[in-house]
Formats: sequence, C-alpha cells, structure tokens
Amino acid sequence: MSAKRITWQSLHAEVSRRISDGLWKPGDLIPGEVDLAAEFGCARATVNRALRQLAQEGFLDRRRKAGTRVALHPVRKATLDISITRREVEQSGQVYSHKTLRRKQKSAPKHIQNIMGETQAAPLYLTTLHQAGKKPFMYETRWVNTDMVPNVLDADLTQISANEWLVENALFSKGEITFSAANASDAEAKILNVATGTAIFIIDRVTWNGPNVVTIVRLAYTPSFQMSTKI
Amino acid sequence: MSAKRITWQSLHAEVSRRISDGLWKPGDLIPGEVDLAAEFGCARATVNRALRQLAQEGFLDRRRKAGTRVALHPVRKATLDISITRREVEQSGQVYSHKTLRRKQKSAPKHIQNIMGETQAAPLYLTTLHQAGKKPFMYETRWVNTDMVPNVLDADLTQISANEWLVENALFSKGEITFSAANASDAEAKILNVATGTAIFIIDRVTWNGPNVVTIVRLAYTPSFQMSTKI
DNA sequence: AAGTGGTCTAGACCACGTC
DNA sequence: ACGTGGTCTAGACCACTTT
Repeated sequence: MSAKRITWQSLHAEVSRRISDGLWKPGDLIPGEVDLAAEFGCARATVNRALRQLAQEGFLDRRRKAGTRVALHPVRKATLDISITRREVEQSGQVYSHKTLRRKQKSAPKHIQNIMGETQAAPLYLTTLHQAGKKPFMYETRWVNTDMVPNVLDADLTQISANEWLVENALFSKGEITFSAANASDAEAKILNVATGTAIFIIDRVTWNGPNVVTIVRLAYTPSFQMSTKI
Repeated sequence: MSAKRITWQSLHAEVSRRISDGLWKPGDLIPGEVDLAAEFGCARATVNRALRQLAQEGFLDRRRKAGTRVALHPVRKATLDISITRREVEQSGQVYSHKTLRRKQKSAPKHIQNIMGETQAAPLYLTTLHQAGKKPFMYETRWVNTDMVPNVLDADLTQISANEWLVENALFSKGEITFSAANASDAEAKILNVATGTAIFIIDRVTWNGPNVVTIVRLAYTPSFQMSTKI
C-alpha cells in the first residue's frame, strides 16, 4: 500500500473544488501552507506552488502574515493570446495573404509624434491589408521608428509582413495594447469592404525597446472578428 | 566579500535582457538549466522558476529533451484584469451607481437556450444600466439560470448589482469571455445616450459551474471605453 | 514581536520526447 | 536509450505586515 504522490496540480484541483463547492467561501481565511502540507502529506513548497497559481488566477488573495483568503471579488484575469495575423488566419483554416498598400518614409503627424518622440530620421509609414482567402481580414496602419530599426528600410515586406519581420528583427522590451471599438471611416470602410460607420474592433499597440518607441500600430478588424478566451 | 544572492527575478531580468539585446536571437537554443545554474551560481530550481515564467510570458519555448529556445513567434499573452464594474468606475475617480431596468422570470430566446440548455425553472432576465457619475457607463443584459442559483429570485439587487451578488453567492468553475465591436441598436443607443449605430465595445461572458451554465451576460460599453494592458 | 507567505538550496526521481 | 525539463522534498532564512 503506497499512497499516491501529491502533485501541485492535484492540490490546485482540490482547493479549486473546495472553493467552487462552497466549502470555502469568498472572504474566508483558508489554512496556512504548513497546515495544508500536513493535511495532504506533502512538502510546503508543493502547497505554495498550487496556491500561488490559484492566486495568480485571481481565486485567492495572499498576504504575508494575514494569510490566504478566498478572493472576495475574483478579479478575473483573462489571458489573450496575441498571435501574428498569419497564424490567426491559418488557424481558422483559411489561406493568408497580405499586400502593402502604402510604404513611405515621412514625418509623423502630431499624435504619433507625441508618443514616438523626436527622431533623427523620419519614421516609416506602412499600411497593409491582411486577407483571409480573398476577403479582407484586417487593416494595419503602422509607424516604424527608423532610428531604432534602420534596416527596415531595406526589408522586403512582400513575402513577410511588417509585423513578422519586426518580431524577428527588431528588439523590444515592453509594449502596451489597447482594445476598443470604432466606427469605420470612409477610407477604412472602403479597404475592408464594409459600409462606412460599421463597428470595427480596434487593437492599438505601442512597442518600446528601453525608453524608445520601436513601432506604433493600429489594427482594424473586419466586423465578424471577435477575440475569445477561457477563464 | 559576499556575492549577492541570486533571485529568480534577477535571473528573469538577465535572460530577458539577453533576448532583447539580441544576444540570444529568436530560434536560438539557450543553455540548459544545469548550465545556467552553474553560470549564475544558484540552484537549478531557481533557474527553472525564472525560465518557466519567461515561457509563460511567451518569450521562450521549452520542451523536454529538446531544450529551451527563444520563441520564434512570441505569442504575446496579454493579461486583462476584468474587475467588477463598480471598481472600474470608482478607480477612475467617479461615483458609481446602477439601476435595474428590467427584471423578469421568463423563457429564454433560442440563442440563449442554445447555450444554457434546458432548465427546470424559467431563467431570470435582468437588464441593468451602470453609471459613472450621472452618465451612462455600461449597459448589461443578463440571463441567470435559476436552477443553479434559485435564491437569486429573492435577492435585493438595488444595493448591490447582479454581477456582484452572483460573484459572492453563486458557484462557478469556468467561464468564457468574448470581446467584439457592434453598432448600437436603437434600444442600446437610447439607454447609453448615443446615436444609433455608434460603435460599441462588447464583452460577452458565459459562466459555468461544472456542466451547467450559471449566467450569460452581455456588456455594452459607452464609446469612450477602452481596455488596456501592458505586456 | 510574531506569524505568514516568499524564496533559495541541494538532492532526487520522474516523464516526456527526441534521437 | 538518454537528455532535458518538470516536480517533489526537507530544511532554512528572509520579507512583509499585522498585532
């Protein structure tokens, strides 16, 4: 007779069950790591691993000295996988293609300059239409800081999209993503082949390397687009 | 003379730096845990913790036997904090209030039934307007499975919103969130005090407990709303 | 002051997946 | 088959925060 070895996953599941069964209710203080380790007959590190995971998922609130409580307001953390557009399209079983509509080195408008700051060389302005099959899928408007990525000017962006090229060739350290909804402008509507004013899902992204902006991009998706995640 | 103790965070930062400095490029095989532990003079568990974190963030791909590589296509995982609406409003420095517009137990329309399945009792239909100050902030349309949460019928939802009540009183095990954009219908436009057709940010959420749907909710935000996250 | 979670160590065994 | 990451242990010390 040998007891099964406890894994942090099984502990995670058990604690999870106790919460969703209402055995431990929101706000309740649950036993400390040492106690749980004793109850389950495992090392404290294993308990820690399981509880840390649950806390990260928003089910528990943990504080030194105060102990671990079942989250009162489970701030649900939805994790979205932002993959490159080609993948996104191909995973839906369609053929991906893209075409560069504009590509020009020119001075940025004020609202872009405000974010990008002063640059030595003029930034590169790129607009790209991404297609699923023969239908428009997403319209991309991008500014690239050529100070940070000078060789983008020589890159062949017909085979590989700007996004993919930058991912593999530009260095970045952090980014910020914003999701919103907007009515399609005349220009966007025409490109995406929808009526002006159609509600469009927008993703804005700014990418930095250290203190410097690498690229600013706005993605406008076709109306059918939606972004899903499990929690 | 004593060297500073290595923490997993410092290791995380160092590996992160080597990637963003281009020392280790996308696709590169990086040293194994044992080697890194030797290089940094720490335990393998510490290296593991740092690399596991980086993998979870999408910067590394790890496979047994194959080793650890810098991610070729960094599937960036954006983590959104979905907090309850009251918090959201209050954190922007405004006064939160809500009012229930409709509250009725009735049979669900087909598209809701398709998700919720057959229920013994008729579900509860609730519509709520959430306000920031005196302005509309978000319009909520909700179906609650009364088989799963019978006492919701007796709950006083004037002081506390349905969302908050359910969070504290209903049990759930998993959920699915979908983000999209939609043009405001006449009804929605009127309630949110915008023009019909205005682009609206939509969050749809379905919550289960085990195999059963607990609640289905659709949140329609005012146009100025946007959702941000750092990566 | 004291209790709780946070982390590190050194060693061990295991599971998976590539070779 | 075997190398690599995945995980567990037992013990230790530390950091934070509340009492």
